[in-house]
Amino acid sequence: MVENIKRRGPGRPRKFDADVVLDTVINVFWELGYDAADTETLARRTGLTKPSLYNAFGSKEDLFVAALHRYRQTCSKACFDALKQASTPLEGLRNYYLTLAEMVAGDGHPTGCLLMSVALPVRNRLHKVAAIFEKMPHESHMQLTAYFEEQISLENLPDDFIVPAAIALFQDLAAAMTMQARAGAHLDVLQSKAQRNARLVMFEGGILDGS
Amino acid sequence: MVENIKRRGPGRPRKFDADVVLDTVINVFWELGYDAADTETLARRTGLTKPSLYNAFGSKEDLFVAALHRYRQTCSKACFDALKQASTPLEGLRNYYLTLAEMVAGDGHPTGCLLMSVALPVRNRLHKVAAIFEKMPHESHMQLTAYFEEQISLENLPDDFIVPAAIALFQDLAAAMTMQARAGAHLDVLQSKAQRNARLVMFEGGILDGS
DNA sequence: GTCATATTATACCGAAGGGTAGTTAAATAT
DNA sequence: ATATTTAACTACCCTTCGGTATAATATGAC
Repeated sequence: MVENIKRRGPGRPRKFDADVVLDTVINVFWELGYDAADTETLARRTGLTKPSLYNAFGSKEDLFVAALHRYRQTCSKACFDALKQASTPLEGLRNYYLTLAEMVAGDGHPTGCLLMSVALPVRNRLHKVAAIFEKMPHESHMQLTAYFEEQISLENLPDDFIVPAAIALFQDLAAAMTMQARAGAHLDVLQSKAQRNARLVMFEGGILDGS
Repeated sequence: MVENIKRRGPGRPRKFDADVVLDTVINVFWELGYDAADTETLARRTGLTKPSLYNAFGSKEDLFVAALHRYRQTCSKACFDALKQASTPLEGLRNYYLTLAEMVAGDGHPTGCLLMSVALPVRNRLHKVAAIFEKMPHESHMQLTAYFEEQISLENLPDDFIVPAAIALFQDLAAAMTMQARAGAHLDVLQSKAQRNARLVMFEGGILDGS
């Protein structure tokens, strides 16, 4: 875990902000993949030297794990926030998928999802990455269950809404979007899928019309 | 392209069958990923020496591309055959997804899909791999269009069946299954998704009941 | 100022990995 | 038989890459 607390003890102070560095590191891994993102490129793109990177983060694997954590705190969270900010489930789902579409196929950053397209392929080799994938599905499932159950209690969804089925399809369709973006799908294609996906998740939960 | 024709000209004959070697190569790449599958491991697992591999296939990238082509000719084709052998679209879709489930989460081979989980992550770096991904979606789309239109002409589907929408969802759900398998989903989970996915594709095509 | 501590910069190491030279072996062609 | 062609094996080369030793520099504590 990276120390984000700004210490003010003795010693020469850092010339960089760890989170700013991690944002650049995210982009390098995201663009090149884990193996092709060599430490020299990481150092050059962050503006740091290799020893500075290693002093701050430990190893390439640790640096990658730190980047993954920050990616979840920023990118993944942004999608989930888009879901919760809407006033209805259908609108929320559409907002989620639209935000996801921008995240995986928008301008200003590499395509696809860092977790699905970069971290998952090295999960078998890097134990610390595997550990992230242990906890992640459960956490995601809990959050979504809480969301749907809240919507039921708000009477935005019927009592008999099939939450597990909706969540399963929700995640499947999100995964498909990230992979298609990595395979080269354009933003507008994914944006239209956002509409379709939201409707399908509602259907799978038991809402037969398009409400 | 690998020469499969069994020449009978001068020179010492091969002690191996290129397709048998490729099946092993597929498994090594499938299990370890492109980068972690080093040439020494590939040589050891195939029972060949490195110079033999290089003489037969050219380079690591060429070997990978040859393995991808064979993977499509065998594994991908098996799924598509399962679709076409059924007597109704719903059953065909279910058979496809069940075969896919076995392919990505069954025993006897690594998990996930070689194309989605191994080839796609290196597409940005390996131009010959990128070329495969150029043609693949179009070919797949053509095959599926032909299938659905034949089912319409056989009156197993109504005239107003929305073929493009069904195909899009069909592919999305297949992609999701491959990724979940790579992420560790068990076979039985994917098998139950096969049923659900078949039903959803029919729905998306315009079939409102479960026929 | 001086010491202790932490960061930065240069230059480098050792291992691993893709690929190959050079030689030996096994077939066909004549 | 001999030459020719192609494959196989040993041993090796060279680059790349993750990681680091060493020295210099910048701060806080006293």
